[in-house]
Parts: sequence; structure tokens; C-alpha cells
Amino acid sequence: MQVESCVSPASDISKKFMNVGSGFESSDGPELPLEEHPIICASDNLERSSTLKKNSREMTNQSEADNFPDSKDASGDVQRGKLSPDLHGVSDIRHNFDGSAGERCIFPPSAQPHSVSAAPSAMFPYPSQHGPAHPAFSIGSPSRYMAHHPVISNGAYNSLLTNTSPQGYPAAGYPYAQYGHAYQGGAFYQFSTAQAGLVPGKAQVYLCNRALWLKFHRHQTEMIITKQGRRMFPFLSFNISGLDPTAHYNIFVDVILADPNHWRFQGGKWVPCGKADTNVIGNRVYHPDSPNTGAHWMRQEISFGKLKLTNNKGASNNTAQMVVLQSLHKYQPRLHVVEVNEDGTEDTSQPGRVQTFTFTETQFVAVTAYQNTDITQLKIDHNPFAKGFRDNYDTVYTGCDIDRLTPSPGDSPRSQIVPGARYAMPSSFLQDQFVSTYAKSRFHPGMGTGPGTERSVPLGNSLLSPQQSEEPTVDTPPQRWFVTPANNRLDFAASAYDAADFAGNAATLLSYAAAGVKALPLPTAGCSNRPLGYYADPSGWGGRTPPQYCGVNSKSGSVFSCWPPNAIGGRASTSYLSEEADSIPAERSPIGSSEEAKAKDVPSESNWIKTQSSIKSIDSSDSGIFEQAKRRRISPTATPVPETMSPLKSELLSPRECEKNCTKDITYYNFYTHS
DNA sequence: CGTCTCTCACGTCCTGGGCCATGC
DNA sequence: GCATGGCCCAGGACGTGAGAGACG
Repeated sequence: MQVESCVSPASDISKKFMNVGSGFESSDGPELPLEEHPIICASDNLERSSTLKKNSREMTNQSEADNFPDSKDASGDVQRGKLSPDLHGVSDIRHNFDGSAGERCIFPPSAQPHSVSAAPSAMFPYPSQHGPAHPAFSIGSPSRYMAHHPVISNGAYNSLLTNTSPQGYPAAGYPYAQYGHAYQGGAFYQFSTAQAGLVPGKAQVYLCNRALWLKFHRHQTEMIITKQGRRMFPFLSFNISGLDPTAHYNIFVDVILADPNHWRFQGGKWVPCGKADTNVIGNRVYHPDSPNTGAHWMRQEISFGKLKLTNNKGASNNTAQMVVLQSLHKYQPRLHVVEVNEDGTEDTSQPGRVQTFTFTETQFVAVTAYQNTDITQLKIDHNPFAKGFRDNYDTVYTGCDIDRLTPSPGDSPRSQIVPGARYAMPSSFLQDQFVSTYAKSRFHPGMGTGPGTERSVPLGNSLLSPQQSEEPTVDTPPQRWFVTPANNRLDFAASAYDAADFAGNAATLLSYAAAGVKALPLPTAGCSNRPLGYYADPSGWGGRTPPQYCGVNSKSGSVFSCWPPNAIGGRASTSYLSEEADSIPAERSPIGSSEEAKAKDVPSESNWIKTQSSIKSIDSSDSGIFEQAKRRRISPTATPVPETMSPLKSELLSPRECEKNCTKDITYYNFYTHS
């Protein structure tokens, strides 16, 4: 059997295993080499050794029974087998994982020995993916990107089936993920199925909001789990390429233990504390669009924003959207792509029909209450639903904290040192927004008493937690990152979160972009070729269909509406909506700077001048801002960019003024062409 | 008794649907 | 009459903080 396996360079779980005893001292999250790409990870086949499958069954039977009462039915009539109306990938409908969606998340038949469902809940993960690291091979533009694409030989795969780890990790039997190799310095494909070297049917998956994930990952992501279920933030969102456009696939996500430890937050860091309770219940969550054609999956972003995490094992309702986890355990979400028959039935007996992708930067510790205040702050800063907890919210998003030199009473020493000048860069308003947001978080006075004290992030690198080593450059240069066009999203749940997806300053930045786009005449919306600036490297992903959406966060537009709408804005967005935006601008590496400059130069106005055709494709928009757009009908006749909305003007306007003007002028223009 | 973990009420904000007004 | 713009509101999502429960 052929197994694809590529481990995200960003995260080498194997390293983690090696360091389980040392907490998170290792800086495995942020330490992405510049040349590493955001794309994926480990893709392997779900087919496993019988031993493992056996164990898996033993450990997950309950899970199946508890969480997938419908699975049996599914086996009979393969409910999942019912192809979506949009089967042929022609639909531009946004695919939300709403209430009804849940009904679609039916467990697939598990009769076949090699069926994915054989490893249900997958709390019993696949055996370690040990084996030789597969040298990335270049595709198309080897000089530019090294393909991480990994086609594991049989031999390699065989090694995965062994219960002994070459690295000495716990042998299979532990319900946690193991990854024995990583692609250090791996790269990524250009996002084009036409790219030479891409093997049809061999999927490449891109973590769309990787920047945000990395941001959290640097501090060891924590996810709240509640009885009623809590959404993930950041949520899982992917872009897929390399699928056979005509073949049908099921796509689902599961969450497995990332390691065999029980964790505890002590002394400002996560430390292992005993053995993990392997008797965990897990389940998979199918994307509501499943099954569907490869073309369909590849056309839009696939997000699981409404996926909820719960610790309520007894939760029987809505399990389709719920993943049952245990507090203080570290988990690893995985994406599975299963090729199915035209009737929707899964047939994993054939090699290569099941592919699993793991992004280690999406690892998280399940908690019932946040432990690390840095994580809390990141959540508050990036999750639109948490805006209410933002300190001085209005000023945060409309003003520049660089002016705020007087720390709040509760400011930690760290925060007090944050020099506004550090962020006071000759930049756009947007940048200020970003900086403000970030800087603000440093000043957050309300994070408990000591927020920021023992759990604070060293000033030296505000993105790194104390337990993590500081690195000169934690973020990959923008041109290295692939950030999915927001309009291409098969939303599991799209929401405002989407905004947070794309670039570091998530919600804020994307919304800015949205606002900017909104202000543009439809035909020239920058959302076309240069999706709100998510492509830092215009050529890097040139092969992919140009971004097709444009959206607006109508209601929150008042906050984000200052985004420069024109070409300049486009550049700005390119810069700040790229993952690079994640990092503190001032800390950009020289490489990043040069490339960034290059990127900035490329996206000339032409990039922003798009045709109606692209606008039309907005229909498929699926990101949060586009979600917003849906809420507002838009005028086919785009409103010319008000002079007052010129980027320059925006920059000149005081935050307040800008907000007012923008809100007034463009808040309700949307690029919503949803049919 | 202290610590740790978990639950729940709370206030804030966002989402998404609905309703009404306006203009063509 | 229809499309669009604007507003309202109920429900949902968020993190907080207090308090309860479990455990040593």
C-alpha cells in the first residue's frame, strides 16, 4: 500500500516525544525555517496492521457506539454515500456546517477491514509513521520550492506498521499519534494541480490559517472543552490540491492523543504529569460536503469552524459535530481524505484511497479553563467572539497603542517594557492596527493578577513563551506561506473566525481586507487575483485559480473598514494578511523583507483589477468575512472607492475618524454574489 | 487544609434571520 | 414588484471569575 507521509516541518512530533519530559521547552512550533512551508504534514494511509486495528477497535468500540449510533445505519445504506447535490463541483454554495450539517456527519460503514472506520474515533491512531524521511522532491519550480510531497514507499509504510519505533517512542498501542520523521526544510507545492509532478489523486493539504495556529502553537495551544461543546479557535481550515477532480472523496477530521502523557500547567509551562488516560472517546467529524468531488474540495477552503470539543462523554446529541476529549491531554487533529466510490461508499481496500494529514502546529492541550494567559490573550485578541474581553477594545482596533505608554496598573513588567516605538513603524494604518492589537495584548491588565508575570512571554520575543526558546525569526517570510484565499472555503462553519484564519492578526486583518475590498468597485475588487493579499508570493501559487471572493464584515466593518481599498491597500494586505503579518513586522528577517518587498512589487494594480468573473466566483466564498457578506445584499454596481477611503486618507485619518468614515461609507457594501 | 480541576452564571459581542424602508 | 439598504433582535459564542468538588 502506498502511503503518503509528510510531516509538517513546523512540527515534528517526534521531537515532542523526545521532549515530553521537558515540558515545552523545545521550541518546536515557531522554529520553522524560513524555507519551510505551511503545508502539510503527514499523510498516511489509514490502513493499518491488523494488530493495531484490533487495538483500535477495542479502544474505540465504545466510542463508536456512543458517538455514532448511526454508524450501523450508515453501513447499510451508507448515508454518507449520498452524494451532495453539488457532487460535480459546480456549486458555489457556501458550505456551512450548520445544524443540518451535523446530520450529515454519519459514521461510514466499517465493515471493511481496511476501512477508515476501522479506526474509528481514531483515538487509536495509526501506528507510528516512522520510516525514512522522504526527501522532498521539487515540482515545477524546484528552485523555488521543494515539494514536500511525500510518497512513502512500501517499505516506509511497512515501517509504519511496526510497533517499535526507530526513535524509541512508545510503540504502537498508545492511542496517540506518532510521527517519526519530519521534513525539515520541506517546502510546498505550488498550488496547481497542473503542476508537473503532482500525482492525480495524491492530495496535498494546506493549513489555511497556519499562521494563527503557529501563533498559538508557540505557547502550546490550549482548547477549552465544555460539556456543551466549545468551538475550536483557531479552527481547522484546509485547502486541498492534487485530488482527482472527478473522483469523489469524503473528508473528515478526527482528533487523537498527541502523546501518552497527562499534562499539567506548572510554573508557567506545560509539563507531563503521569500517563494519559488512553480510554478516551473520540470521533470523527465529516465535512458536511462529504462526499464530493475532488474538484469541489479543491475549489474552496475546507473549514471545520463549528467543530466542537467536549469532555462530556455522554453527550449523545450532536455528536456529529462534537469531538470528545479529556482535559489536560494533548491532542493532534488530523484531516482524512478518503476516496469513495461514486455512490459515496468508502472502499479503502484499494491502495492510496485514504490519506491522512497531520499538522503538528494544530496540536493542543484540552483544558476546561485556560492555563496559559498568553493563550488566553491570543484568543481574546483573535477570536471575534471574545472582543468583549479586549481591553480598551475601541482603541485597540482604531487606535495605535504606540501612543499608550502608560501601562495599566496590572501590567506586567514585560508589558511595561513594551516600547511603543518598537511597533511604531512607518507603516500603514493596518499595520498599526496589528501592532496595536498585539501590543495591546501585552498591556492587558485584566488578565488576572499576574498575567504576564510568570506566564508571560519574554519581551525579547513576545511570541515566544518562556518555555520556548527564542528565535530570531519565528515567522516564515510571507512569500513562503500559503494562506488560503478566503473565498475558497468549504466551510464547516465559517464565521468571523475566518478572519482570524489567514494571517496572524486574524480577524482584524482579514476584516480590514474585506473592508477594503468592499470599498472597491466590484469589477476591480482586489479579491480576484490577489485574494486580499493572502498571496505573498504572487507566483508561488500562481497556478491555482485566482482567489475568487471578496467579502465584507459588514457589521464589524466599522472596526475594520479602514483598510486601504486600492492597490496600495492591496500591497498592504499582501504584507499583513500574509502570514508574515503574524510576526512582528519589526522582526522580519532580512530574507523576509526582501522577498516581501518583491511580493509587494508584484501585486501591482493589475492584481487588484479583476473582472466580474472573479467576482462571480465570490459565490463560493466561505470565509467569515464572506459569511458576513452573505448577510448583506450587495449592489451589482460597485461603489467607487470614496476618496475619503483612499489608503492614504485612511492612514491620515485618526483611528476614530477612520472608523466612522469607513463604517459610514462602506460598511454595507459587500461582494456577495451568492446565488 | 491547600491545591487542582471543573462547572456555571455573567456581561459583552457576534451571528444570522427577519422586518421595514427606499429606489428603480 | 423586486432588489437593495438599514436596522433590530434572539440566540450563540466568548473569556472571566467565583465557587464547588475531588484529591492528597
